[in-house]
Amino acid sequence: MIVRTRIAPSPTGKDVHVGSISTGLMNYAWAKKNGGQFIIRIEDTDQSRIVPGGEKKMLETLDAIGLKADESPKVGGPFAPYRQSERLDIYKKYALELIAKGKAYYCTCPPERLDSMRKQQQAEKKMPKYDRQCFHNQAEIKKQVEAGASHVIRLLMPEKEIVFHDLIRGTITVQSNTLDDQVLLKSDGFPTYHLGVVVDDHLMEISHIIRGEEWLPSTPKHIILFEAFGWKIPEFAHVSLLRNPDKSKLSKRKNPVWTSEYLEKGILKEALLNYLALMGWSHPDGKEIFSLEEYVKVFDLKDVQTTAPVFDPVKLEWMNGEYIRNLKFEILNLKIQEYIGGDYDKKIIEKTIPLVRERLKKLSDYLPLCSFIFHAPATFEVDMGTYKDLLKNISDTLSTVSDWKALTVGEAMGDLAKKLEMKNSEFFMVLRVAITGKKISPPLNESMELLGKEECLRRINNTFLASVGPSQL
RNA sequence: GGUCCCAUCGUCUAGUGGCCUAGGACAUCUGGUUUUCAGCCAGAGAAUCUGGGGUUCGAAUCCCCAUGGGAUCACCA
Repeated sequence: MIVRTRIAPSPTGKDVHVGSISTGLMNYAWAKKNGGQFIIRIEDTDQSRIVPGGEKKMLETLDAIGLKADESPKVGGPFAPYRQSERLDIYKKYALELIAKGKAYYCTCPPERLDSMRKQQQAEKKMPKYDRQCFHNQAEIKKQVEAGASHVIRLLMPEKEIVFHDLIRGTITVQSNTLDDQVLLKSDGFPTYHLGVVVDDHLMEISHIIRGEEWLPSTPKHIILFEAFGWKIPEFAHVSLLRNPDKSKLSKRKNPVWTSEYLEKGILKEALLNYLALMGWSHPDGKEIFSLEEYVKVFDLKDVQTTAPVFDPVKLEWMNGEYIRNLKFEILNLKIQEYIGGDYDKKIIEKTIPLVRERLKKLSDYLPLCSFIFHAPATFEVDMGTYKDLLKNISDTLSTVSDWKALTVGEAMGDLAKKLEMKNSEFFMVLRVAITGKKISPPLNESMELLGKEECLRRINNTFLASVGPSQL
């Protein structure tokens, strides 16, 4: 069997949800591990909810993160089109086929009737379910439809027990009488999700449907549909949903959910993927850091956990820090240049890398840490006014340093501190703030070497005048 | 409410009947390195394996019930 998997995002958000990346990753890995194909299909059948630009952004993000599709709206493929809105004829044809087979029927009930019926059923604490009024009048309804009445096509849910095997959750049994006569084709001619997935997954020869847990309750409907068409039923694997700390499903109110938000913060795609891989699955050797290639090799659906994991941004950042520290010098240099944009001297950026690479958890940490290199500080976290004499002393000593290197500067300053009988911690704190404006900074001596003698002296001398800022210490 | 799914340190997890007086990682705390922060190194605390019944010589692991959490019940996906 050729393994073909897919993700089927719908462009109802402005970008790909990290949860989709999580299941996408498993789909990708499963296909690649088995030498199969990974497909992206856009499910844009709800016209009212489409977010302009959403699809484009999604496809871009998927590309950026490295989940390369073998077939998609972008790259095409043997089963094109891969966008459901371009496949309307297909769904209609199959919906009609079901009618012909007596497994579906026309329904002309107006939304108002369905609404009030549902409300009443809910009030009676019964399961909301269509009452089949149109089914019982099918001959009459058919005439209305032929005369052009607005209508939908509903599945005639057979009475039976549905048993299926989920690759992650095992055997699941559902009684079909708890299921509604699902609408398959909407009055606007678009299919509902249920018709769309089943038809496309069959036509596109998807072998494994790996998707979020939220689809578990509707899987029996899909199975009924596959059976109604007489099609082979694919394998199912339902993955647990990512959660907020309060265990509700990951939502933008409580967490960034759009994938590009993480990328824009300077989370490396490798780190994001690695972290997501660890949600509901663990490496057989207990490894925490591993590449996509390795993941593909060792991933197995049967090892996926059923418990829903809480998404922990703190651990993600730790992992991102690990990735940053393990990056080759030139690569990190490039990534930082790319991240902060063209307004900064590349030569200088390059020199700052060794000073900051261990201090970065994400690329966005760079500028807050290093901006003092590019611009003299305007504010000081310690009141420089109280250290006038000391600063003068420092300035005088520094101007005698001829070979301006981190080592020599450090020695000169260490000697001065000793001579003044000051504790290193206090002495260097004053100097640090004078140079960087902050009490926390990259290594001082190295920073001073980078800045150069002239600039350092200028900054120290200037603090005599502009000694402002939140005074603490 | 009906249906379905789930349940090990704060969090991610290992664990598939004896190796578990439950292991690792993040986070937390302590100490070391030190001119700040970070990093690195060493160490600590942290789970009566949700509860109760079974099965078994033996259960975190199997079964049942309870409880808790979640998902889902649209002409949304």
